[in-house]
Amino acid sequence: MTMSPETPAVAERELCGLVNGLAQRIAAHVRERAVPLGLTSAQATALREMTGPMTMRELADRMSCEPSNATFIVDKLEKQGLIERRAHPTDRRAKQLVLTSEGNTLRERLLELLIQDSPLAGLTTQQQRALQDLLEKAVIRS
Amino acid sequence: MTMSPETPAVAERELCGLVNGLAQRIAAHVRERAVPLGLTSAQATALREMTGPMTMRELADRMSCEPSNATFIVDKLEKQGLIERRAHPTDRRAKQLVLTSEGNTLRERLLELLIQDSPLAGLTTQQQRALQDLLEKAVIRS
DNA sequence: CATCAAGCTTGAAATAGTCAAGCTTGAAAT
DNA sequence: ATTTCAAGCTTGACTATTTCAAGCTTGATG
Repeated sequence: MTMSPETPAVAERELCGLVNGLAQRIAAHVRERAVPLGLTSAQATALREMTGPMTMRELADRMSCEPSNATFIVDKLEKQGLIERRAHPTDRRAKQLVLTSEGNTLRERLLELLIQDSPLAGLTTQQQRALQDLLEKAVIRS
Repeated sequence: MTMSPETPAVAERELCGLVNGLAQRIAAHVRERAVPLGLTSAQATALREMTGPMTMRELADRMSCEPSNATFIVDKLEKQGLIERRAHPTDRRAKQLVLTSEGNTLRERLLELLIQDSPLAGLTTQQQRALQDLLEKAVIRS
């Protein structure tokens, strides 16, 4: 690799491929752990992101999906008794999502499973921090 | 939670969310540029990864998807005259995928479009290199 | 040969995603 | 006050994507 100035297009392609690849691995990993718990991959992601009460919009943003998609997913979680839609305390348009106690319990179990053999486990804590830093920069500025 | 040294579970969740978020942005970005060219997001990804002749399996690996999925996508690209399935020179089981000249032309156009306003453009070249490095480490070891 | 694994395809089914349209409510301007 | 516009959520129709199991051909191995 003496001079190979790597055209931007090549770099772009490779980076996209890598990000995509890692995301796929994570999704597969989530899926593997989720299915035994009776969850689809998307449901598990939603559960993972439910760090506390939030609106549909907020959840959709965290999942990087459309609100209509969030509706679809929350519907299922609600049918399973894992989540509740309550009236939002200050905004009557909005719903406030809250995990039921079963939902919370399942979430805890899920999080434990997710840590095990995570695709990110190959990185040291420091590297993970660096990665997080870079990703935040990339995501924020786009 | 006085000193909260960030439990691994929290770090894991945040990193996953970030990777996923960036991947979604990339997919959306690819999609935006692809549709005007008459391609779906998956087709565009396939085209992006077709850096040269390769087998179905190889393409599937690059796209981080199942071979059956690759079949589905290549079918469409083939119908559009962008790609060809040839006999593999040494392995009669395998197909060798080759872009047609139209495919190549379209790929060039696509790559140009993809660079513009890429979600990764917020990072400096150095940062991109660092990110690539970390991602490779993560992907390889998982 | 015989067996087993790899490469690819198929078809069925489930999942996930987009998009446009509609309802309710909030906010802001007039 | 009233109007107007935007935000939050849902719905429905449609499309794309993915999984899975099963099957065929061929390669590699004993």
